[in-house]
Amino acid sequence: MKIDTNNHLTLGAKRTLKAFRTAMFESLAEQEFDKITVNDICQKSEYPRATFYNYFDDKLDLLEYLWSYIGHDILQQLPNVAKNEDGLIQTFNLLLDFFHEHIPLLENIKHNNGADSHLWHNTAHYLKHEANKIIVENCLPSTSERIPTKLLARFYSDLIVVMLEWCLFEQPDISKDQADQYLTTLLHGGL
Amino acid sequence: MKIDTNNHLTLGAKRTLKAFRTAMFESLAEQEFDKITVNDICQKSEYPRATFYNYFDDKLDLLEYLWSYIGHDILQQLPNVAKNEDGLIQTFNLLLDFFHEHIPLLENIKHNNGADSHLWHNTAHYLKHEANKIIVENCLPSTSERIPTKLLARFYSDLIVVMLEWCLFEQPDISKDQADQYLTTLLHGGL
DNA sequence: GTAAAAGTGTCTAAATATAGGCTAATATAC
DNA sequence: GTATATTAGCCTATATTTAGACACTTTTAC
Repeated sequence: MKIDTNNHLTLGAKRTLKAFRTAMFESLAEQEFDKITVNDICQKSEYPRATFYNYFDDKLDLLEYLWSYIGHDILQQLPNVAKNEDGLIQTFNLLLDFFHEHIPLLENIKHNNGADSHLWHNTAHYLKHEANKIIVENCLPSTSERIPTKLLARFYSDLIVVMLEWCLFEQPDISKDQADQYLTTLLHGGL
Repeated sequence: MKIDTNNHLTLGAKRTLKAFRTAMFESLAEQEFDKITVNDICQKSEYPRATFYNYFDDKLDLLEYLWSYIGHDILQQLPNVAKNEDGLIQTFNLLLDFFHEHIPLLENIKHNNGADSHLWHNTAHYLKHEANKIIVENCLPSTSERIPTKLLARFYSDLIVVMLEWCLFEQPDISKDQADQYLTTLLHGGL
């Protein structure tokens, strides 16, 4: 990423980023990541290559930005009242819903080695990172004597991704209630 | 219109024009033209006002560009083989189909005085102009001893708009065949 | 009727996008 | 294998967009 999206962005920069995001997202539902070229992205987004390279180092850079953006965007929907265990379950549900709302994307990931693919590792990594931020902000006790809260947050965000992989790739016909129950059980030590 | 769309347009200019066209087109299906503001268009298209005024004098200017563009775009679909009377009927059908594919727009026009509204006059004027160009290029004998071909083209494009108004506003439940038959009859002097 | 709010159209320096050319690296074809 | 085409990054002068301010008009509210 050649710019800092935390700085103020002009309307034009926002439009440009949106166009590239959308183009990559749509492409991911159509063909595997390795087959997608920068030219494809530029054609779809109607921007010249020079503009692409004004913002991104390469298509992987765009992909990572996309997942960060999507993760942030999804988890922003988390209601402020969601605290502790409830917050974790809702975070997990938001992510699971997202993939169920984008079946072509999910099918494409599955079609390319699923949970073992580079694409999924990348996806999971950035979603986990965003989930971690949300958990730190919303779902943790401010202090704990038994364990560092940062470690707890890592444990939680990892757990969410484990459950996500399970529900998407291993047991795709699982019900929401069953999934939430598994998650709750694991949160309590898996007994 | 502050630029000449016949000149070469950069990718960026094409994107900008497309965004403003789309914003106006969508707005026309949502509210009456008089209520649409330049600010609305800019918000929808995600462009600042300054950019709007780089291209257009005002919202009417954009509206006129929109209809010219749409007219041209629709009538481009006319197959090359469409000549003479056949070409006229197909031109008419393309325009009629367009409105039937955009019911919310049509309803909005009807809701605001229909064929008597400024909006429709404007629409009809620019569509007629594009139809006229198509007719001159495709549907006329190259010369005629009985009448100037330009006059004939005017007569034809007027007739198409008359039929369009009839089918959209006066007899909206008319069948396509019946409409085409009326048009043919009028072409032969209305006997 | 008058005050506040919203809209219009213009302007400018700074930010950003653009065409297209360049080299090098990879595919694809035969 | 070698030729051909496609892609990746990078670069630069030029063109376009941008924020925000300005003066003015119109709409809305009460």
